Amino acid sequence: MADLKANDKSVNEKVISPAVIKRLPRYYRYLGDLLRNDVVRISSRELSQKMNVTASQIRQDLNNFGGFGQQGYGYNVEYLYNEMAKILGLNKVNNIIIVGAGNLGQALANNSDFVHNGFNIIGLFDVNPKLIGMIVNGVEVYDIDMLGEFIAGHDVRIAALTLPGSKASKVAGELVEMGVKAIWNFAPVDLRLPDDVIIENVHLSESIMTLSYRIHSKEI
Amino acid sequence: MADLKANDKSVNEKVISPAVIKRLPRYYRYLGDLLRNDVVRISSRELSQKMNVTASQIRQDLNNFGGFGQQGYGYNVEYLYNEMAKILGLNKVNNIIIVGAGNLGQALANNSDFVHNGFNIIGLFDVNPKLIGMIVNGVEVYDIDMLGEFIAGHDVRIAALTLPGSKASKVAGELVEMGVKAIWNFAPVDLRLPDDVIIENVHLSESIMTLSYRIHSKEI
DNA sequence: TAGATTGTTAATCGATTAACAATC
DNA sequence: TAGATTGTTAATCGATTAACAATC
Repeated sequence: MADLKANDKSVNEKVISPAVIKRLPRYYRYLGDLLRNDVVRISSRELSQKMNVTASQIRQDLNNFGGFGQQGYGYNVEYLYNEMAKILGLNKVNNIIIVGAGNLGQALANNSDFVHNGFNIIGLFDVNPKLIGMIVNGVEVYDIDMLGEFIAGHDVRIAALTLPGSKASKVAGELVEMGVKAIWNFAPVDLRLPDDVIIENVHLSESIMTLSYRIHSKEI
Repeated sequence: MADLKANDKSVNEKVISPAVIKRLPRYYRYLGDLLRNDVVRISSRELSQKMNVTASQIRQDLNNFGGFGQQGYGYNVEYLYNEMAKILGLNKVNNIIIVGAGNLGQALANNSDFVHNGFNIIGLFDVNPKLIGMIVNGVEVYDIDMLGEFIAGHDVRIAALTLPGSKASKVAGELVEMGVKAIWNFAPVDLRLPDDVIIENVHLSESIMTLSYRIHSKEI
């Protein structure tokens, strides 16, 4: 009982709550907007008014990662923006492959926001012979049979899954076998993968149903 | 002080927490899967194991809307599925227009999941003359100048916004002027609209950044 | 009836907000 | 220095889980 209990994480690595993590990209977006508008410094109170959150929450959130501000001054926008980029891993190589080159996969490949934030889409994959060989926004569509070879030859840790739900689970398992560390899942299924695999879901059907609920519950 | 404090909502209309609302579509999806697999009844405990949540949470969530189960039996899958559809408003007409007929707009128009859940996409709109007149999955692309006329002539309460962030705020305001009640926003901006307008955001850049954070924070 | 499982209250846990001493 | 604003602790609020009486 004299021992401290064993930790998965190293001693100084604080666990950040999911609620905080989800807010980080929004801070980053607002800081980028401020920077482009040549705003040099901002207080938590000013930022809270722009973002429609409390100043307390902003200070609490940021202080999970360090003291980026200065009493009596506030936060330097450019400095905080760059620190946020580091926290979010945007200063690292972030190559992405897209598995499923249908409409949604192509839409992602064409989305300029990702590239602007340092994400590189380096390959699309599909089973459909009509799509294979196509170039989408400068990126080639490969035969899905080439996945293993491609991943072995490139630094790919993130795969976007934009294929039918019926195929998603099987392909996700294969991707993980091949070395993929994170799945950005657009298929309407819950993937069951090893605990160390990161899964980020974008469930469009669930999103529109939430909207539908809110419309119809108002009218009762 | 003898008076009850005034309520916005009518007396028997319970306010449901956002956390609960966000979980409803997932229950609906699991119930649909069970139904297609001919499962007749299910207990909160069994369902909790499938969904990887607590049985307590399921019972609490459902009891916000009524007592759908029976002691000693559990829940009838078909009945609960149909009740969930009503709660989510899927038994009502849900026409959607898509403003922005680029890759993402077309991907939404081609997504069969929405149609399966009773959402009807009845028009796409764009400024690009090359897209106007095109038919996407049986739906025509109209000139964005036709928006007002189209909305006046159809029962459209939901508009998906799939256009560049620079145009989203202006168009959203116009849509609301024209009578749209809910915006499904895919543009990377926070829309400022009257309080009674429902906004559901799908921020893809924020989603991929959250994933990036989780990959890189593991490695430190 | 006995067993199973709900509906619901109470307890716990986590996240947000408020407050203020520290400090630039 | 005086004023402003952070970083951080304490208080509050809300959401989740546990427990169990009600009941099929």
